[in-house]
Amino acid sequence: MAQKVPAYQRVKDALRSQIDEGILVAGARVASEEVLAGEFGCSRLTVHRALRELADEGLLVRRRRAGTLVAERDPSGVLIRVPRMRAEVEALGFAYRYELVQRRHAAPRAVVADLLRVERGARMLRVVGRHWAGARVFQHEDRWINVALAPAALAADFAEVSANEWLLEHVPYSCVDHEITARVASAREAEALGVSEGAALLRVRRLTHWAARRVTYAVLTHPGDLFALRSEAEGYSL
Amino acid sequence: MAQKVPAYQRVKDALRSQIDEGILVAGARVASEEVLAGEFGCSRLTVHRALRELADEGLLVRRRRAGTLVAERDPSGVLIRVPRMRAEVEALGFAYRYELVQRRHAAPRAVVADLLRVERGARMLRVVGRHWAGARVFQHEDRWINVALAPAALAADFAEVSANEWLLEHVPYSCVDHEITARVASAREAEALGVSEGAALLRVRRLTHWAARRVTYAVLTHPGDLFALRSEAEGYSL
DNA sequence: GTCTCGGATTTGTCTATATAATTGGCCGTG
DNA sequence: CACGGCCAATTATATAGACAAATCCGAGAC
Repeated sequence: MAQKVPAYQRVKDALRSQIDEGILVAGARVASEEVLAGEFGCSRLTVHRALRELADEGLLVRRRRAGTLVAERDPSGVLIRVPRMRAEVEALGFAYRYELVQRRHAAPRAVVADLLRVERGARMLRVVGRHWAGARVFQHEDRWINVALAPAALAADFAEVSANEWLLEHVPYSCVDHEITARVASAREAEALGVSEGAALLRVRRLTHWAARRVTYAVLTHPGDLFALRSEAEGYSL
Repeated sequence: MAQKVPAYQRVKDALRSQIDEGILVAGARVASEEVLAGEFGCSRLTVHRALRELADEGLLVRRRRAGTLVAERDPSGVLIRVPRMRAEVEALGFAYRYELVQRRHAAPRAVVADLLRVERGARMLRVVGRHWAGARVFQHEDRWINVALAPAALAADFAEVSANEWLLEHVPYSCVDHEITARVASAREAEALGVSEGAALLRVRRLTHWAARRVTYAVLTHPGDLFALRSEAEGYSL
């Protein structure tokens, strides 16, 4: 049974496919809202919504009086998805297991203290754990938690639930910064991840904020042969 | 001078900050559009727009009759930005330079032919180039172009403009898949990138579509000590 | 030519109103 | 209790009309 499609969606689809098919090329001018409303037999506001949403998606650029233009292909980048461990491991068909390696209340190194915006020497909570995919370590998680912002963490033992999951449940956050790099396993890292020294590692550094407050900083390390980050979404131009 | 803020934006800001501050927690019910319209002294459509946009951003979940709830922190992932080379290199303060290494019209290996959905043995265009940041190779780009979909590429020499940039200009696309992995440099890779054998490499595989058509497949390789992928956007939960 | 000003065009926001679609929950029946 | 049907709450979409804000462009001044 044919699903009813909203009018604004029909307008969006029509314009999007014209852009996709090259009928409307980058830089071309789109007809004004008023004209489109006539063509599609709907009100100006309906067309306005369609155009606004396409502009929000980055396909169009709109300026008063100048009209609506098809956006240039944006050179700034593409969006990639960073998965969560449990789901990722299970999607690959392995058994997921979390293992706590260390839980310590101590003062972090100066560089970490600065990242978390706490005084050097202040004691924070460090939680180190390993995420297993079957018989192999899938991710090594080394995390500092700012106990000033998450005092409840001192009462959690992190034996069953990873720090990552615990924080998701218990601490508000609004912003996460990531940095992804590749590196070669040192002897200690090789030991921790169960790979040979000199193997490739994919490392993600993650700093989680809540407004201006730095909640937690984590270094997440994966064996390079086991893990890949993938994009999933379609057609982002950002 | 105080900028005039639209009413729908004030509603969005108010709700967003209530969520950020924990006044509205995940799962909590937000007042109905009608009630909020009364509280904010605006029309229901204005509130509707605010709530709809917040729902599009993933902060709220809306269901008819059930009302509007604050979304659970979504465990599915985070968005990362993959930069473009020239801008990235220049942002780091290095001189950017592109160098063509190879340009060949030939049949790709079977695995690449399959990726591009062309017959095995069909001739495609292979363009290999290097992106330099000052005196170091920043990215090695090894690309196959589906000439059936981009015949104009056969006329381009790619000596000055990288295949990446040429394609952005000349070929429509609508969707890009990425896969990011870490690996250790083989002797040939070390040579190509000017790093020592065994160094860490960050490798991005990129497949670009246009509807069902596979336009181009590229393997982009970076020295792991020189390059990092970063997130920029704020507060995505996707 | 160049500069300034103002009108016209186009998008941005808002109100008021109406109708459709979805669905949680109540009620009644078996 | 289980199940189905109906009601009402709530969101989703749409229209018409109005005014605001930005800015392109041309007319006129100099």
